Amino acid sequence: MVTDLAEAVAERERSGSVRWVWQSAALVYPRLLRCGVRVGRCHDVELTESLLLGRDGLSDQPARLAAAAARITGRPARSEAAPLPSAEPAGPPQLLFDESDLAGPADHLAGAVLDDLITVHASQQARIGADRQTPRFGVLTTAESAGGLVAAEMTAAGLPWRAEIHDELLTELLGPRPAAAVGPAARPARLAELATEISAALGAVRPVNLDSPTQLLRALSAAGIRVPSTRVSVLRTIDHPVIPLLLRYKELARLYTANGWSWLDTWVSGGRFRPEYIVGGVVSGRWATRGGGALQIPKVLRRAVVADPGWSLVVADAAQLEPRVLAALAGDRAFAESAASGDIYDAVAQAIGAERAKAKVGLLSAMYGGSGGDGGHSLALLRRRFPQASGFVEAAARAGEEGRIVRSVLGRTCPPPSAAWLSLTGESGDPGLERDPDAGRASRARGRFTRNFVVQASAADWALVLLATLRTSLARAGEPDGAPARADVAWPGGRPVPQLVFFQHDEVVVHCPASQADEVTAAVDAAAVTATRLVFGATEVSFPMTTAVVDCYSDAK
DNA sequence: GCATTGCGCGCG
DNA sequence: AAAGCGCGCGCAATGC
Repeated sequence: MVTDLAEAVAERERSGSVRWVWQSAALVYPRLLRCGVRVGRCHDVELTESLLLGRDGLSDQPARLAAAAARITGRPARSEAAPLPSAEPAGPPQLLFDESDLAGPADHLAGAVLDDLITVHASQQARIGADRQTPRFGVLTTAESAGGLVAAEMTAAGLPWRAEIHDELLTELLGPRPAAAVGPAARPARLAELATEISAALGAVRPVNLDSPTQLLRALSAAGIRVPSTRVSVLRTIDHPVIPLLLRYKELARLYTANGWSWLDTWVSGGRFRPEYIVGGVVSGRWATRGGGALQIPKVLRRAVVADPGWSLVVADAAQLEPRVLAALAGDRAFAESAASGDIYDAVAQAIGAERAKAKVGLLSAMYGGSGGDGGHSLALLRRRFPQASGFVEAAARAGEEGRIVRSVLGRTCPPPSAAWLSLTGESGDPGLERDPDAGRASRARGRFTRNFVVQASAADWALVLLATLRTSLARAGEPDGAPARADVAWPGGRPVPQLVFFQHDEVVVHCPASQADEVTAAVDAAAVTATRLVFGATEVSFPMTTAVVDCYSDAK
């Protein structure tokens, strides 16, 4: 038993290699980070349980520690109604332990949690390796646990965000910030002007509420513009003087409502934007975020993301990740050759004798299940030229249509069909035999989902392993060569650590002392090579990173 | 009055 | 012939 958890953890970290086994990083780690303590490695029981349940077709079961323990012991689940001591400032180490701590004394609650941890951890270790169909599953659980650490660390670090630049941008585009929080004066001047012009151009007698699709549709119709919806892609096809105004209004209104001043007030403080990341929040293993729509930050706002003085942003994204993943997955020699280096769309275009743009659309159609429109012809060419790669996604689509499950390369598993889906499709297992058109639609929709899942989820596997690898190498980054040291980003030794501050599916942003930018860039490239080996083993396919070292996020690419 | 659903759009 | 994948969030409309 210790009295200062954070100090005890820090001491243990200093003493050498340790892997903490804990209920979840989301529960435990933010508190440690607030105390300035980072850990190197962990086994995240709840993230792991979630992966195992999905793999074993039990994703309807809860992944919480107590529930997992109850499944193993057959005893009723310990109540977790009372919030675990994560809310306390610094309680005893009941939420985490490593093997050498097991003999120590513990109080009643700590003992119960500890028992559950021991039980579930042992079970998970056994289960991880027990399924021959998912041989790399251990890589996935390790990376997912590391992802939990990265997520908490990124929230703690925050994305550097200059509120005054954001404010200037809004003022420039929308006019001054409206004084009133509500009422007619609430709308910024530029939006009000546009609304007036639009109503006039439509010849409307009364002002139209442009934020109401129903009203707008009616007003358009009255002006002789008949469209199935008011979405931008539809309006763009219409030739009418009101359309450019309407498109501009939509663009600015979106900025105002989604990322305007109230967003700024709510989500940015102390020069940082701190979203909460949800590891594995998407079925494909992609992350989600809670609050602030962090994964949908509009590109114009990247101007407000600026490195601290003397620091840089290293912005790195995996070029053309998904088609490369397909190439590595499918074992198609010809396709892998096209993805071996350079621009994959160029190479594919050359291989099938089409323009690059057509080849790209065709390839995306193959992965998304679309007809391709213009890419339809390319799609046919792709099938002929790359039969194995096409066959791979087609097989995934067929599995989905027939109600079967598919998995990512590391074994992340898609959800089974819902009861509603099963009853609708009648479990016939043959989409060709459907009578009910809804059944056919549902079947094909699931086919598109599983077709995309194998690629998107495997890409998420790769990105997660990259992130985990990069995190470890950044923690070991060399001396900063006189860069301004900051206590809040130093390991206990006092050396500044480059910080991961953003992760968006196939892109990472590292905030580091400018002198370390080259080192970080090299670490990113090395992490991509390592991720490729860990996820795909030996493959001809390359996964190049496009990296920019910038002061401002908007200067990247 | 509060919760849910649908539309629309930002990101990948 | 028609359909393309995955999200989060804000607003308006609808349901209770």
